[in-house]
Amino acid sequence: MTAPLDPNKPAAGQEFLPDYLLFLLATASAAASEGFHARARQAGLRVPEWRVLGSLHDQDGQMITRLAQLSLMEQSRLTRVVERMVDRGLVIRQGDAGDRRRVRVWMTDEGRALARRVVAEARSHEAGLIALLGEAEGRQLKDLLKRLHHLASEAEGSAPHPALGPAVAEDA
Amino acid sequence: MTAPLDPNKPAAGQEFLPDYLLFLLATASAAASEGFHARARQAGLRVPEWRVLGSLHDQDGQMITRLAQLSLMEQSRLTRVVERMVDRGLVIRQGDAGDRRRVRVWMTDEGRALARRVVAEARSHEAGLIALLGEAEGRQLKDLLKRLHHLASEAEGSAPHPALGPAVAEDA
DNA sequence: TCCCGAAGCATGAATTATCATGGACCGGGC
DNA sequence: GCCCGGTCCATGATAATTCATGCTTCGGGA
Repeated sequence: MTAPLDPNKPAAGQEFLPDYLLFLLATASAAASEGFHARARQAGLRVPEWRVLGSLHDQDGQMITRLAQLSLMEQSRLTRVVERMVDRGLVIRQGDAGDRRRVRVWMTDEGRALARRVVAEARSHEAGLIALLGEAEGRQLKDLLKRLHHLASEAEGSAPHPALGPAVAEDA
Repeated sequence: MTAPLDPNKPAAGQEFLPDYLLFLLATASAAASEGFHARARQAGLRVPEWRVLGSLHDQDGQMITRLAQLSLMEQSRLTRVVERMVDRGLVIRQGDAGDRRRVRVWMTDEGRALARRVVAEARSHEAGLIALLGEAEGRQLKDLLKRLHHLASEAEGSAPHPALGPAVAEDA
């Protein structure tokens, strides 16, 4: 049962999107994240806030700029996200003693507790996805994504994502 | 040369982000896309507009709702993006004769020319990435992303992305 | 034929994000 | 010690985005 010829479609095999890497990355990311983001919202966290907490979970007390890179958003946006999180009592801001231009963000006890809870959910959600995909394929996919990230970043000349690039001494 | 123990970091191996699938997907997607999105902007297209043109390139005359899915944005946003593209003379809107609730979006000659140009750039940019990654790895990555997308979508109960899911008869 | 639920879009109001800019501060050269 | 360029963060104005809702149209059942 062949579909009738559609003059508005390019010749078969000439379709672009269904095998376009950037499209596949974006859609896979969206589809895979959707379920977890819903869970995060139920925990009272919007995506940007979750990302901040996730970053602070790995390393507390980071400066605004770095936190913005880690959380995949711009500095000015992060400033405002942090502001809301301060109001909610999830984090506090504290000037860096050694360099007073810097502002460091620390989790409160409540923030830390929430972070732990949601990170646990994230791990379990991830485990579910990888179970579907297969253990070996999951590993493979992650490694390919890391490689792609590195290759693309250095091709651009832009620095690799701080959580993925080579360790950088933040202080002297 | 081991870094000094940092009390604000979780125990080694307990770090979360650097091996978290959703994070890797988001960062790889961002890093890989960055370069091309810059090119698209030089061609006068913002990301949402590029996505619309890319979708129409594969199939012209789509309805608003489907175009929104294809272009990874919400319907109300797409309506406004299309509006701007109409003003710029890239597309036209046209009510569907058979079902007057529907509005179909068609490229103008100018839009089609631009689409072809930018799709060609996208292909070339993709080729560059895959050259870095390796032909076989590129293929592998794409296949894994497709599988992940499908598995995640059906796990959520949400429909797979229309460009990736099984063909659907749009009209009777 | 008349309803009724649902699909398809558009739109207003409120929230958010972006971009450029400015103020504070640091470190090195002189 | 004093500049100067650069880093770090905040903020104001503008533009984009979302969310809920309303209007129109469709299709099927009573």
